[in-house]
Amino acid sequence: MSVLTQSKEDYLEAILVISLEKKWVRVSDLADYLGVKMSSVATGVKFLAEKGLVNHEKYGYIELTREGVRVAKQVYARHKTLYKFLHDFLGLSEPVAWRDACRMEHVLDAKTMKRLLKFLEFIETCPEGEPLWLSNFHSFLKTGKRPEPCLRREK
Amino acid sequence: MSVLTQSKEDYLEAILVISLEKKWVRVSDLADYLGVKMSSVATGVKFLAEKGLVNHEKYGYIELTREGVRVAKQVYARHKTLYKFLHDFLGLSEPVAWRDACRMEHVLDAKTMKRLLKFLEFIETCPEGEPLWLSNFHSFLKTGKRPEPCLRREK
DNA sequence: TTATAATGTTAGTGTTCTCTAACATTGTTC
DNA sequence: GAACAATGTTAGAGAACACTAACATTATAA
Repeated sequence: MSVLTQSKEDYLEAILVISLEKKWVRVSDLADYLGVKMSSVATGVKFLAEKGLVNHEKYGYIELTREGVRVAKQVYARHKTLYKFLHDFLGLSEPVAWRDACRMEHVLDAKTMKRLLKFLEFIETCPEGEPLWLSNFHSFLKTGKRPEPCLRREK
Repeated sequence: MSVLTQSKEDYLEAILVISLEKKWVRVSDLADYLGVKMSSVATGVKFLAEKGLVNHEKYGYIELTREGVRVAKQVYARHKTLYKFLHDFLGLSEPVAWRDACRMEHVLDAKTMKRLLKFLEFIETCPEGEPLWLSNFHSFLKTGKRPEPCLRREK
């Protein structure tokens, strides 16, 4: 199994994301989405095609192979998890959260990703909805003050 | 003000960290610490010397300039914050937390770093010590089960 | 003090990735 | 369908970074 560089993972993810709403993905779409020139995309896509991760006929549309879909979905899942953490939990703005998530998604250890998922799960499985401490944290972000005394473990 | 690449920031931080316990920093120390060859260090240090961030005479010791110290401390501070989040909060092992922190420290937006700091502050300023929800989270990581019902905001 | 080991430097190579510039194909419009 | 615009490709350059190999200096030990 080939280990992809950050750039190549970005290409795959971008193809997946674009294809979620456009059905046809072209070199220009990728260039726009990723903020690079078409020539860069052409080179990158050529590489991915050689690796069997995308299908691409000259001057035609770009399509993920079955294996390409698999990899792209992994990357995208990491991206979404990180985005959720940065945006929903830390309250960062959408563009900052999205960009930082994109940068983190390629470098974090699998263990770290799992822990972040666990944390989000911990928050979301609160039986009574949003936990009090989380409300307090978001309030703390806004006002700089703790709204109420926090509880601690009984000893 | 010159914007440094990730690699260059790593060199600066490493010089700072090593000098915290060795007083004299040499090319071989940096190579060991960073896991690269001495020739790579030589090239990097030369660059940093040209930028006025380190002093380095041929075959001699390496020293941060005043400006170099300033930058290195910034990087190191980010690293420690991220480490604290990954290790102390998420409970990741020391090596994984340290490495991921190193990778994150170069790519995160300043806003994201600030938020993470705020979050750690939120935890640490709990007047009664470790908050209950945090104990619960760490217990959740170990057992996979929520120890107690979580509280939510009164409506 | 001289041989050897350890350390450091320089030159040149390869990889990854982007870019510009020139050229090729496809689509659109009159 | 010819002219032009839009899109896509290829070639070549440059930045950043690490590496190997060869050479230079410094330290250590016989």
